[in-house]
Amino acid sequence: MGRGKKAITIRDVARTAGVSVSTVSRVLNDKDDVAPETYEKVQIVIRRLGYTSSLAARSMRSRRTNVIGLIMPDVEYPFAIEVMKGVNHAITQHGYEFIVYTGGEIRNESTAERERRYISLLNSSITDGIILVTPATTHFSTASPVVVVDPNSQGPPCPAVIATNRAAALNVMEYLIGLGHRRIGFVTGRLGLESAVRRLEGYKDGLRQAGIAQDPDLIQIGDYTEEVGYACAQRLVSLANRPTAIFAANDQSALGVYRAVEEAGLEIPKDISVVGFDNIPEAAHTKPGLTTVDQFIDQMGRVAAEQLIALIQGEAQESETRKMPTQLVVRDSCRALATSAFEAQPSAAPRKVAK
Amino acid sequence: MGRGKKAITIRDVARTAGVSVSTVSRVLNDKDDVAPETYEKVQIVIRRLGYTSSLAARSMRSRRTNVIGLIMPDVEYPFAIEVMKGVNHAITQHGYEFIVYTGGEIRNESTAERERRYISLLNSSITDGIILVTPATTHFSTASPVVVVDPNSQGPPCPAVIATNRAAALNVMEYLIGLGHRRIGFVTGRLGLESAVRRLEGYKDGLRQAGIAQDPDLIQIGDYTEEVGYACAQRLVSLANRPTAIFAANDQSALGVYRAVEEAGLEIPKDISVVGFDNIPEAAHTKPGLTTVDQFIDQMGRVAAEQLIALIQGEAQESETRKMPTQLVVRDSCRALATSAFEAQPSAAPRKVAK
DNA sequence: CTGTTAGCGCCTTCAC
DNA sequence: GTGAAGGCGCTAACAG
Repeated sequence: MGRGKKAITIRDVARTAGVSVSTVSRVLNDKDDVAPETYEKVQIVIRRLGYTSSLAARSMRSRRTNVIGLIMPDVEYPFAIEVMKGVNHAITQHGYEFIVYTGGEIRNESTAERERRYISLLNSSITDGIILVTPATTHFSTASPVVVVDPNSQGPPCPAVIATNRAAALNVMEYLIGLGHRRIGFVTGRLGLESAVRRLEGYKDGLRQAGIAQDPDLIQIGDYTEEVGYACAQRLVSLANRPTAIFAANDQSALGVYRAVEEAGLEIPKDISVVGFDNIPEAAHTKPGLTTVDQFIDQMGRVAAEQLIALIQGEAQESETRKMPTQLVVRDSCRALATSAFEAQPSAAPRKVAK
Repeated sequence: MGRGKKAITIRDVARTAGVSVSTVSRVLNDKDDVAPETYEKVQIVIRRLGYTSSLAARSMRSRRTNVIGLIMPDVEYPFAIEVMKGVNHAITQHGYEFIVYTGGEIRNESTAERERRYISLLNSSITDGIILVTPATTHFSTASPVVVVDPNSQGPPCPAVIATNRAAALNVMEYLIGLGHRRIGFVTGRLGLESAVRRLEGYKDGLRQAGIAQDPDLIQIGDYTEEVGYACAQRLVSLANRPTAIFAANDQSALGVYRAVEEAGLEIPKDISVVGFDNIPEAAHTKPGLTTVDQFIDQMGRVAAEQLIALIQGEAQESETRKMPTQLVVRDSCRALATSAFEAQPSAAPRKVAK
């Protein structure tokens, strides 16, 4: 109910309470010098009228809104959704509100431009600071703090949260090589992102460490989407000398790999082992369960939010980058090759996770 | 880069371009009467300075922001995420922007209150209208249009989008009964919501239609969460006269049912058949695949967004409720009971869906 | 065509 | 302790 009423303003409250606008403002902001009885009276009117001060007007006057903005590349992107969950939890605990801004498809040509638009739209307007997830833009200008989750590789030097991608990818390679695999395909991520670059480095590190020559055919350029992961895997699978394992730079790509492998009439893990990266919720529900790297995405969101809040409150150093730990989650998508099934296990013993 | 600069205002642009503030404003809003060369000149300065008008100030003056708000109960709620995706698509196609607002946990005691706060916070401030998903509040006051997705059963008479829940639930019952099940457990949804009430009605309709007596033990009060669905299923499973099938009011509850059944050492569908409702993405990935009702959630979001936009533009009637179609999606979580495996199939022939 | 003048709703001096 | 006045960044009348 209650449609059609025009919004009530601070003036309505003042008039009804029989005081001046500034007195109401003082009550709203819990200023000290208001007579207790006046305070009460105004509070009652506020409640009765259901008044809420306008975010627009408020943020225009005082540089504090207690709202932080989250800019996501795409709602279809599970990684971003997980970050959002983490941010949400942290934010509510700190008494902040939280606004999500998201554009259309991730591969839209103007993504970078839209991001910049959003940044200046939210910033210096409505939010006290911004969290940017997997940005496409490499430069932006803003007056309030920004924290980036999974930054661009040539990104601006602003605080960032990122996983220990290279080490984690190396760990995956050690695991696969320990299982006896030597022809290992790799589906890269969006190479503009630092995470994608680092994971590729980890892949190469793994080969080098094991003395395996790189084969360019085995590296397919993906972009973290299921669709392109699917196309990459199709190419890998139809190779004359087919790989025995495929390492996908993220779980969505791995889902694409699953689809391609299935369509090729092959079976996971019997014919091809698959490893992903991210440990998104779906990874636990695939058949077979996807072995992947947990990078605790929601924790990344939480850390980003906390760092942003510290920045807003002037308690934090500038361009600090937080490295987040990772963990190999072994499910059922990999198998040991017969020839070397009993070789040494990887050094960082992975935990077998049930669910 | 570019931190620390204070936000540039329309005045900076005006000064730099050597024109008045209002001229810049005219350029910004594409007013007709601006000299082409002036327009160019101003545009160049705008771009060079990287200026974006302040949402706060803009929305304070002109009652149009081209931003619509989405209020979700909880980011952990897959239904809401799906709605968000649909809204997002519709919104960007219509040239609107889109802001998500979400509070903490759904069962927090003050959810209704927070919703109301958000409504008046967003409304008459920053957005031209609001989409409210599965509201906890039953009354609110706002000056701008609101569309509700999956409304409260005692909700205010505002435009709503809701599935044909009762008929869909009846259809599920016909399906299960057609498979020979007669003891069918039901895990309800959040009974404050109309959808939950209607699905329960459909369940009872199905029993009545088949001449099966209601057994109160078989109806467990859930709330659309996995956790409570789990608890409900535990009770159903440990019943002396255990049901042969469980119909969960949504997929999340069904996931809880899966867990409880598994923990009880039983197997789906051999020992117990399970049906869900919603067809969230996870439903396709469970083992075994969950038979459920697709209610095309993203379409609901799309429809809600389009109706809201029509409302904002004054082209729509007031309290219209849109009924959305549903479809039974048969996967692998139900089996026919031996005694009546060859009975008649349900009237509305369900489509067997592969993925 | 463009500049000037009012405010939008609110907060912050500065008087009283 | 409280009210009046000014201005945040912007748009919408009016003048010219």
